[in-house]
Amino acid sequence: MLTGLALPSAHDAALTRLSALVEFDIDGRLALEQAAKSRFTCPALRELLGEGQRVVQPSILLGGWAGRMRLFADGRRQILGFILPGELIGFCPHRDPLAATTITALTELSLAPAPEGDALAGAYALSHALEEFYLFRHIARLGRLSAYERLVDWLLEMRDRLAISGLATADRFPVPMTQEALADTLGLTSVHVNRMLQLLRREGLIVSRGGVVHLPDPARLEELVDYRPALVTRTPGIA
Amino acid sequence: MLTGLALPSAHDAALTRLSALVEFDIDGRLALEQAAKSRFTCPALRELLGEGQRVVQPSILLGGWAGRMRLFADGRRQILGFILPGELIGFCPHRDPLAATTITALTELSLAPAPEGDALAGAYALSHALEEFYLFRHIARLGRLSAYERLVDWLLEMRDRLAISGLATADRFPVPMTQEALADTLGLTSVHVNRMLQLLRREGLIVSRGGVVHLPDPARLEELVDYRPALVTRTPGIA
DNA sequence: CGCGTTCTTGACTGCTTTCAAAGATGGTGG
DNA sequence: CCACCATCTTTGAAAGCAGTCAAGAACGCG
Repeated sequence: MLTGLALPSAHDAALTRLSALVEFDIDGRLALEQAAKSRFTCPALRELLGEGQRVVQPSILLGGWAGRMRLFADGRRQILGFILPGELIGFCPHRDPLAATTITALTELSLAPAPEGDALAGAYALSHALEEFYLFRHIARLGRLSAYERLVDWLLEMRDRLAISGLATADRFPVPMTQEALADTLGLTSVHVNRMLQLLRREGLIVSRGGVVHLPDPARLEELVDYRPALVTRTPGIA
Repeated sequence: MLTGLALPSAHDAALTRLSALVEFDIDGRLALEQAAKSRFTCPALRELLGEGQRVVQPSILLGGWAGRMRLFADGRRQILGFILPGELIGFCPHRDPLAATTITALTELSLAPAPEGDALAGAYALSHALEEFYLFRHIARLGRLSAYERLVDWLLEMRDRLAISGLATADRFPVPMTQEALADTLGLTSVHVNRMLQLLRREGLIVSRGGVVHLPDPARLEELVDYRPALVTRTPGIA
C-alpha cells in the first residue's frame, strides 16, 4: 500500500504537496490517510469562516479552490488570496486565533481535519511561509503592475502553486473561476479582465477551454512581469 | 526625521509594545534590557536584508522605520509593508529561512538582537499574526480603495500600529517618509499622493507639520474607508 | 427548450499617470 | 550668516489606462 503504484485517491494532491514540502515519513502518510477518512465536502459559495469568528478546526484542503476575502460595507470585495489543494485553512501558530478574514468556497471543496505529526508540523510551517510569500507577491502585483501584467503574473503563480500538488504542468492547469472573481482578485472590473484576457488570447499567450488554461510560451510571460518563483520549497515546483 | 530615538530609554517603544502583546514577566524585561545593551544603529536607506539572502540574526526594532519592498527589474518599487518600533525583523518560525523580500531602513534605525524567553515567544507569535493581518489589509487597500481612500486607510493603520508602542495618540503621530516612499507604498505616483494630501488638508481632515500628522476627526476618516482595527489582542477570549 | 449566469462588445467618462518646470526646504561649507 | 546645492514638494496641461453603463451573445443546467 505504501509501496508500488498508488491509485488516484481523494487526498492525492495533498499528499503530493506535503511530500514536496518536507521529507514525509510513514507516520505522516498514515496520519493523512486517517484524516482523509473523515473528510467532508463544502458546496461552492459557502462561507467557511467569517471575519472575527473563532477558528475551530484546522483543516487541510483535499480538493477545490477556496478564497480569503475582505468584504467592504458598500459591497466592494477584494480577494486576498487563494487556498488550493494541499494548503491549509485555519492553521495558526498562536493561541486563540480569530479569523482575520472571511474564507469562502470558490468551488465545491473536499476537506479533512489537518493531521498531526512531527514531519507535518514542519510542512505546515513551510506552508505558512509560502502563504506569506504569496501575500507579498499579491501586494506587489496590485501596487505596481498594469492590468495586463497582473493577469500574467497571477496565472504564473497559480501554475506554480498547483504544480506543487501535481495539479499543473509547466504550461497547463485548471482555473475554476468566473472573470468576476478574477477581477476581485486583481483589483479590476470584470469588464476589464475580459478585455485583457482577450488581448492575451489574440497574442497567442494564453489558450483556454473548459476552465483549463494553456500557456504556449511561459518563458515569455515570466519575462514580461519579472516573475520570480518562491524560494521556500524543498524541491523545485516545476519539473 | 528621527522617531523613537528621543524616548526616555532606547527600548521604551519595544517594551511598551511587547507588554501590549503578552503578560510580560520579569525574565522578559531583563532579556530585553540585556539585548538593548548590545543595540546598534543602521543609517537611513541602508539595505538590511536582500531578497534571497539568508536570514542571520532575528532582531527587534527599537527605533525608526524600516520597509519591506519588492524591487522590479525595470526600476519600479513596491513597498510591501513597514516595520515599526517594537516590531521584528527576520523572525521566521521555520528552519533555514531565506528572506522573501528586501528590507531597507527608511530612517536611521536602532536595533537589538531579539531577546529570547517564554513570554517573548508568545509575543513574537502574536506579532507575526499582526503582521499577516496588516498584509491582508494592504492587499484590500491596493485592490479596492481609491487613491484618496488608500491614504486615509494607511494613515489610520499607522496610527494604530504606532499607538501599540506608545508612539501615537488617537489623533497624532510621526510619519518620517517622503511622498515618493508613500507613493511606492500605496501603488500611486508621488504627484498624485501630493494632490490627495492637499485635498485632505483643504478638507481639514489632516494637518501635518514637521513630519508629524494630526487627524482632527479620526472617526470621520474611519467611516470613510470602513476601517476595522486588528482583532489580534492579548486577552484570549476563552483559550 | 427555457432561463439564469457568465461572457463579450461599444461608447463614454474619469481617475491617475506622465511630463515638465517652478517653488520650498534643509543641510553644508565658505 | 548666508550662499549654494540636492532633495523634496507643488503646480499645470495633456494623455492614457481602467471604470461605468448598457445591451446583446453564449453558455450551462434543469
